[in-house]
Amino acid sequence: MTKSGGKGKKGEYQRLTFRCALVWRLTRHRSAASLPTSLDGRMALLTRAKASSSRAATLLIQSDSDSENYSSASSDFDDEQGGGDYSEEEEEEEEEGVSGLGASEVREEPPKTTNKGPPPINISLKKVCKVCKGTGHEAGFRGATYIDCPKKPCFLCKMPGHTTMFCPHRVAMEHGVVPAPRRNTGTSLDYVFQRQIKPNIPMIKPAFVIPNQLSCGIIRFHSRQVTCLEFHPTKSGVILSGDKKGQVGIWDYSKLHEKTVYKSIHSSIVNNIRFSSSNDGTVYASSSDGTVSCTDLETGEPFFLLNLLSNGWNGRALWPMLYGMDINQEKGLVLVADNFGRLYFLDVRSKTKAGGPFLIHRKGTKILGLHCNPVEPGLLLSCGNDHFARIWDIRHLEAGSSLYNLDHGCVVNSAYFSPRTGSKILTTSIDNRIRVWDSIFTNMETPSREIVHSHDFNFHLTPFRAEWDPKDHSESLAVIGRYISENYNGVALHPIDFIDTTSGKLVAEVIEPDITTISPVNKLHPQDDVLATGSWRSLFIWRPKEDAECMQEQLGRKSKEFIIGMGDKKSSGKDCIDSDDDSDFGSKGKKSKAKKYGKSDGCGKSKKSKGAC
DNA sequence: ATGCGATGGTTCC
DNA sequence: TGGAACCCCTCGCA
Repeated sequence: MTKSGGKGKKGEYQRLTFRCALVWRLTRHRSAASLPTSLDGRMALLTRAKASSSRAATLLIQSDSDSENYSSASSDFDDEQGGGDYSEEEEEEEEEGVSGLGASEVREEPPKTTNKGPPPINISLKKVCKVCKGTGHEAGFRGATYIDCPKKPCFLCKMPGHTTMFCPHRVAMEHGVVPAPRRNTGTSLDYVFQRQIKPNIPMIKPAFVIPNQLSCGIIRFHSRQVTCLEFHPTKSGVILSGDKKGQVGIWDYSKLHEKTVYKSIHSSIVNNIRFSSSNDGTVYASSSDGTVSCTDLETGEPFFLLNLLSNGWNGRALWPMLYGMDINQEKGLVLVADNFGRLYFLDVRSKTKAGGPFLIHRKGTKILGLHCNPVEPGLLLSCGNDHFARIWDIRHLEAGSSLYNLDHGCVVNSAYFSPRTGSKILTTSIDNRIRVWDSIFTNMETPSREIVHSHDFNFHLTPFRAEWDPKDHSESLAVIGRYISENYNGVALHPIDFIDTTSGKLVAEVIEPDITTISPVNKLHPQDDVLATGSWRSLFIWRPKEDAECMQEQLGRKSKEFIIGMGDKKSSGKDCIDSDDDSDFGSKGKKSKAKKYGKSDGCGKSKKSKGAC
């Protein structure tokens, strides 16, 4: 029952709590040789019901085999561990068995009487699965391992017949890829691709460089979840971050303690941050408050290029929010899209609206991502809630004039052209699939590959986005956080996955025993071997092991350093500096949870996970 | 220790 | 088409 409290409705929770309490009391009662003298109200009621006349309220208690484990050696989760073969019949049998065993001891038949008394109170002691509400099994964490509800489709690949634990696509080396039927179209576009584009892609794939060593972090920098990250284009070591509350943070991780938070630029979710190559002293941001800001990094003074709420608030249904944004450097345009399927052009120089709105997605649906092609500035890629990623020629924008419509059958969180040739496309959708199109010059009807990867939508989390590694010349490496947890020596951790999109192979899973939160926001530095991660309200910087060790020597610091920003929480006023002490860091996070996991799993403690046990 | 809240997409009516 | 109910691995604060 470790996780039962968080989600259910209040009434349901109380019911469950009540059941637990009763099970516990009954357990105590049975383990004792005789009836305790101090029974609580409910047990007293039961006793009264046993002995009493017809007037008393009747208590019906149904038990379950599982709650009998104090009297038999049965194991709670053996059935569920077996995967999807858990049938109705088995469950019924189990229940019958239970009533045979348990009812004689705890079930009270209603007294046979003709008097009309109060209606019987029926209390069930059966296990109730919080996922399917069925009885006889439970879903949830057992230690650091999550046990699925056997009656639901696989949480990972969404197919029925097995649980996540036995999913053939379970993220692991050599698993997780579903190659789409390969087409050999042989069109003239294929010829153009082979001739003009492919020579730019090296045939020999270089070894991937994975920044897998946690270098430094800033704990609780933001007051709400981090939603986006962007490296400063010229100042190495500076990263900007946006959060759900509208704050924009600037952090110089090379100096560790230099950080600034601008709190008054936006009043709602910062969805995208971008730099213009013409002026690296200002930064553009799109927000759910309906504005696009251009902010001076030194002063924090914003100028609003677009304000869709300038006419005031007209209710939630008409609230325009700006999501996808990108900058077309060549044309000097900021492209931004809203939650009604419309695209706007903003001129960087004149700082005014230069075009739009153009309806480019289904009316009334959110456009979540925009990306300009790095090679062909006229090409635009958009994606959104209407289940499509679409490719456009921005010179001919009309509804229905898209060059390609890539159907995903579900919400598409992000879509990116490949960073060097712009000829590949990588999309992330909420059906736990990463899709790759190898060439925009060939048949685009079906993706070249679908990679099954856990990144479910959860409204508490920033949507996951798979992003290309901008330094990978072969345009095959992508990074994305993982939603589903894995049991690492007794601690449930959510890795950051590096995936080779040409094979679907998991190249690396980056973890740190102290970071138990999910990391949906990840950004790879365009030049340096640095990975930045936004995990809940904190930021982390990862480097390859050698780099981290080198820095350690040069700066005389320990391998991991953290500072603590407190968001907008009331604090002592000064930031607490917490360098060189990861155990203390652990205590800020979910140390207690890690401890619990470690205990229940026997804790095969790793050399790193001292905080875990 | 534990309840609670923030809150988006989908499905059902 | 619109509104309401529902929802599986959150997270941290009160």
